[in-house]
Amino acid sequence: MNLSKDLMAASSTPLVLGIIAEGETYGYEIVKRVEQLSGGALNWTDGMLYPLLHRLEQQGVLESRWRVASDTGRKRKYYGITELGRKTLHEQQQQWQVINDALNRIWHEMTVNLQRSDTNGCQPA
Amino acid sequence: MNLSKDLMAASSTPLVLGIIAEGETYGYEIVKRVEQLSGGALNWTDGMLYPLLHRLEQQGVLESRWRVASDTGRKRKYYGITELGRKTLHEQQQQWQVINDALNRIWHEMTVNLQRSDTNGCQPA
DNA sequence: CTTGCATACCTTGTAGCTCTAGGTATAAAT
DNA sequence: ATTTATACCTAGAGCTACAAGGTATGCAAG
Repeated sequence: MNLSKDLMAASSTPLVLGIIAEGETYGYEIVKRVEQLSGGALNWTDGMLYPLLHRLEQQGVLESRWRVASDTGRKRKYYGITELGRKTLHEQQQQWQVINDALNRIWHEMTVNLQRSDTNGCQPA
Repeated sequence: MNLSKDLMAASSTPLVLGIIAEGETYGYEIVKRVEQLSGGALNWTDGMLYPLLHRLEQQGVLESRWRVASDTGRKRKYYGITELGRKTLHEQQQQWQVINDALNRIWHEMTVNLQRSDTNGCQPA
């Protein structure tokens, strides 16, 4: 699925923070984790992830360190979440909830109105 | 509540489309409707709404016409949703669903992990 | 009649974002 | 020696939010 740019922007930060909050991980794996979490619907490129990781580190919600992977022997840049990061994530969860509630409310009303006009073509006087 | 800019951008289009899909309305009222729908949490400025309405009209998902209000006698620019608009709204609903599912999944796992480490400080070997 | 207020619309400019399209480098497998 | 998967990075075009400004009208109070 090709997300709108706006939705991409809004969801990328909470998704990344949530994934890293589960435990230290690195860029390449995050891309695949997102694909898995979305059931294949979300296909991130690394070109959009790395600038995001750098920005989040700059903001102090993530911190990184280079480490040699024990399994492959390759160098990777592992990211962990900071205290500020957890606080930020919590705030974003709440914001998401507010929007989601509002959207569900309006979409529910749309459906109700549709059903009314389906089953009752004319309004009572 | 002060939404992040990104979430603002992502939610404004589906909210506006949803509101207008219920029936023709105009800018000033949309701002108040959003406040009502969000239980006061969302406070849009008209300065961000009007450019959005113009953009959506340009894209062909909305159409507008000036009309004199029967109640106040003032001129207002009423917006209605087009067929393309309904299609777009439907797509955005689906996209929103995908993101929401992924976020809930990761957030649920975070909670589960938290509870595990609360009630069971050491992992089984 | 004029002052103030709510209604109702619009634009400019800055700052910040995504995402495409490139790039480098290494380990393992063929 | 070549390919594939892994793993990281950046430049720049194009787009957007939003604050801060502006115009205009109907109505009520004094």
